[in-house]
Amino acid sequence: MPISAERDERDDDHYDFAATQAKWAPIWEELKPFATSDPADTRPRKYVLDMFPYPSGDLHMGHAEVYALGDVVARYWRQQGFNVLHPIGWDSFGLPAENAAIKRGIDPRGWTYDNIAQQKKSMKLYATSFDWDRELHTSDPEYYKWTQWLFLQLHKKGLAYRKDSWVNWDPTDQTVLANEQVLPDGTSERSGAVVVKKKLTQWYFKITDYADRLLDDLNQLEGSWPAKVLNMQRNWIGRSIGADVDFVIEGRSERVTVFTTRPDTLYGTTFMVVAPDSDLAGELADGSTPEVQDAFREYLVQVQRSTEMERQATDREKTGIFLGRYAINPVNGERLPIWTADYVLADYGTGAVMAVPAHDQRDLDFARKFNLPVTVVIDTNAAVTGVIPVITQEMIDGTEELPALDPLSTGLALTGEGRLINSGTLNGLSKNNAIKRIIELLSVAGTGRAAKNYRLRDWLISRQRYWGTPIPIIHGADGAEIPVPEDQLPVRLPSTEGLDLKPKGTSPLGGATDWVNVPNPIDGTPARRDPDTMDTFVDSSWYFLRFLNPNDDTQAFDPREAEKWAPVDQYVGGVEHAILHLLYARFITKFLFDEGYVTFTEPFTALLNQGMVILDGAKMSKSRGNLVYFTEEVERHGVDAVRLTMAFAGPPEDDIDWHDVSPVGSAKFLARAWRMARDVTSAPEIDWKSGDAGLRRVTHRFLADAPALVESFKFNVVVARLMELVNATRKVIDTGAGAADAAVREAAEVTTVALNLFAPYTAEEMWSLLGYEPCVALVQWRKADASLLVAESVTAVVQVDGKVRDKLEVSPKVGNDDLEKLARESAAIVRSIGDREIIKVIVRAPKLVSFVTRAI
RNA sequence: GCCUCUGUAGCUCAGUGGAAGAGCAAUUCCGUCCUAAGGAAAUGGCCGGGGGUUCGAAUCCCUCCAGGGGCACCA
Repeated sequence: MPISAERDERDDDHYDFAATQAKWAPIWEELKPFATSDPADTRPRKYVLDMFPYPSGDLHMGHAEVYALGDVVARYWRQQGFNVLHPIGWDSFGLPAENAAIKRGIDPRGWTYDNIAQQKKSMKLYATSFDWDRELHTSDPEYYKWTQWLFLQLHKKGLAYRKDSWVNWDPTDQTVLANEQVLPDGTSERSGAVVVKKKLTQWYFKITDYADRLLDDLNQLEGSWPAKVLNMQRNWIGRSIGADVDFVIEGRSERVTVFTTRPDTLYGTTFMVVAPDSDLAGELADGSTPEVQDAFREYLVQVQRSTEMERQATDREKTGIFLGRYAINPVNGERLPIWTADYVLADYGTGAVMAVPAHDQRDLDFARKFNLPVTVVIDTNAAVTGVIPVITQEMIDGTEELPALDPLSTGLALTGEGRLINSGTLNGLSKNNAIKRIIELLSVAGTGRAAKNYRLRDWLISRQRYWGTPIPIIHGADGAEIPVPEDQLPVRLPSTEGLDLKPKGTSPLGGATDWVNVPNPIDGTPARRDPDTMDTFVDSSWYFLRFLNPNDDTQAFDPREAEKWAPVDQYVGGVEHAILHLLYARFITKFLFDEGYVTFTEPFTALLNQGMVILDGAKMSKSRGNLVYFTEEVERHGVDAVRLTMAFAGPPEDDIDWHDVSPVGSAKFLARAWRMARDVTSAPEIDWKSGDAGLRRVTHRFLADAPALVESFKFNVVVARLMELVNATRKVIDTGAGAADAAVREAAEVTTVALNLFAPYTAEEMWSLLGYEPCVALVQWRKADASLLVAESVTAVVQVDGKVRDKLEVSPKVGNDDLEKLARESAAIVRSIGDREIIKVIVRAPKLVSFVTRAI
C-alpha cells in the first residue's frame, strides 16, 4: 500500500521499499554483477539452474517461490567465492499458445513473445540474479535446430522410431499424449478431457532401452535428490524380475511366451489369459469356431468402449471369454484353456499371462467367476487340507498362527511364503530356491529363461499440432524415412499464413503445401515432410546444455564448456516435474554420454523441489476464485518482503499457505534491519575486536551456523537466526554499548551480507548506508572467529538416578575428573544421595555428571 | 493393497542419547497527532499413543494411531 507523501517527510523511521527498488534496479542493470562469460575468471564454478518457465501470461506466486529459492542458492555460492552460472530462458513452444492463437485468430508466435516480454519485466523487478546474456527460447529456430539435431542422433541409433500402436488420444486437444501426460484417473493433465485409446502410427523415443540405467543410477542421487522424487521415479520405471516361459499352443506352430514374477508357481497354472486388444487374441479367436469369433468381436468392442478409468477400477467384476483354444504347460504337459480378459494388458510383457489362481488374487477372482480349477502349489502352512479348519481362540488372539485356507472357498489367494507342493522336482523348496531352480530347468529345456519387465513404456513424442519443433524427417514415395541432412537444419516452421490451426486429428503442417512437398534428398523424387511436431518435453530435455553457449550456431553445445560447467550442481523446481521432465532429461543425458558428447551420466547432481503456494489449504485456481496475484503482492509489500516470505515460510519442499504466512511481518523485519544499518555511527574502518563481546558471540555463532543451514536448504532457520541477530543488535544499540560500538557495525554488516540472499534491494540499501559501494551481492561471506564460539562458562548438570539435582557453572575446558570432584562436593548432591550407595558414575564433561545409586 | 515421507508451543519449524528451543502470532505494559511498520515484559509443551533398550530417550528399537505423497488388475 503506498504511503502518503506527507508521512514520508515526517517519519524518517519509515523504510520506503518502492524508492529502494527504483534506486538500485537501474544500477544493477548497468553493473551486470551476474555475468559469467569472462574467460579470465579463475574462480571455481557452480551451475545453479531454476526450471525455466512456460510463458503464459504474467508471473504467478509459484514462480515467485521457485525463483526466490533458487536465487538464495545462486547468491549464496557467489558469496562463497564461486563463479555461479545462473541462467534463465523460456520453454516457449506448446499448446496454450496455439490454443490462444486459434481462439483469437492470431499467430502463436506473437502471443508467446509478448508474454515473454511481460514476464521478463516482472522477473527483472523481482531481482533474480540471472545472467541475462544467456537467455534462450526453445521456439527460436536457433534453438530448435539443435532439438532436431538431437532427434537425428537418436534416429541414427534406432532410438527414434515409428510404430503403429494403441495410443492415448486427447479428444479435446485432438492430439496424442505420452503415458506420463495421462493422469491416474484417465484424464489429460493438460485439457482434463477423458483420454481414449486410438490405434495410430507415431514417433517414439526408445527410453525403455535405458530403463535399467535410469533405475540403477538413482542410487547415485540418494541424499542429493528428495527421497520422494527418487521413490516416484522408481515406481514409474517399475522393474519386475521374473522369467519368460514358452507355452506350446495347440494348432499353432509358434509358441507363446508369457512373463511371470512367480515362475515357482508354474505347476499351479490352470489356464492362460491373453489381452483382448492384443494381436495374439485376435489371431487365436480367428483360428477358433465361428461362435467364438462372434463372441470375441463383441467382447473386444465392449472393452474398447470402456474408458481407462473404468478399466482401471480394481474392484471391478472380472469379465472375459473362452477362446476355445489350449496351451500346454511345459513342465507337466497339462492342457490349459486359453481365455481372453481385459485384466490383462496388451502392452505389458507379452500381453499374455499364465494364470495361477491359487497364488494370485486376480487369477483367483477370474477362476471363481468362470469355474476354472485352482491348484495349490505352495504350502503356506503345515498342511493345506482343502477344508476350512477350525479357528481356535488362540488364533483369534494372535498367539497361534492362522492356518492357510483353501483359496477356492475363501476367495483369498495364498501369496505368502511357504514350501512347494504338487510341483514335481520343486517339491519341498522355498519360494526363492524354487524360482532359481525352475529357471534353470526351463533354460535347459529351452522353454524359458530369466527375464525383466518394466512399467515404463517408450516415450511417444509426436504431436499433431503446429507450435512445436518440426520432426526432421522426409517420407519418400516408397515409404522410406529419410532424415533431413544435418546441413539443412533447421527445418523451420512455416508461417501460419493460410494455415488452419484448428485441431482436426492431423497436423496443421500437413496443410502447408509448399512446406510439406519437398524433393527426396536422395534421388530428387517427390517426397513429403513429416507433418508432426515434437512433444515440448523434448525441447526441455537438453536445455540445460544450451545455456553453456546459447549463441553457438555450429553445435548444440560446446563439450569443452560442458566439461567446465556441467552437470548442473543444483537444480531447483516444482515437484510436478518429478517424473516427466526429470526422467526425460536423465535419458537424453545418458544418450549424449553414450555418444561421447558429455562426460557425465546424470544431468542434475542435486535437486531441490519447492512445494506449492496455496490458499486456505487449497490449490489456487481461477474457478475457485482464490488467486493471490504476484503483481499485487509485490506492489503491496515490496519485492524483498515477498521473497523473504517465501524463504521464511517453512522448509522449501512444503506447501506455503499464503493465509498462514505474513508478508507484513517480513516487511516489518526488513524495516527493522534497515533501521539497524541506518543507526550505525562508526566508520567502516573501525576495529571489530574492540566491540561488545556478547554481541560478537551472537554474530559469530550466526556466521558459523548459517552456511550449513543454507546448504541444507533450511532457509527458514537462517531467516529466524537473522531475526535473532537483528534483535540482539537492537538491544545493544538502545540499552547496551550503543550505536557507535564496533560490534554493532560488525553485526550490521554480517546481517546485510546474509540478507542479500533473501532481500537484495534492502541489503544493497543497507550496504550503502554502511558506507560501501555496490554490489553487496559480490561481497564474500566472512568466516566465524572460532575463539568467539566458545562460551566463557557452561552449565553442567548433575543428576542422581536420572533426575537433575544440581547445576554447576564450569569452564568449557573442565576435565572429567575435576567435574566429578566438583559434583561430589555439591551440598545438594550429597543431600540427595544420602546414605545410598553410588554404584556407577557417568561423566560427560563439561555438560553432565550422573550418579546411579542403590539402597544399602 | 504396495512403496514412501511426516507428527515438538496457537502457526512455521530447529533440536538425532545428556536441563525442551527459535521466529512469528496472540497477551500485558510503555511510547505515538494518526497508523497494519516503535520498544519492553511475561505467557505458552503428557515432544501423536503404548511398549522396550539405557544411569538417562523428542532422539535408538518394536507396535499402534493420524496426515501427506506416489504406484496400483503391470502378471
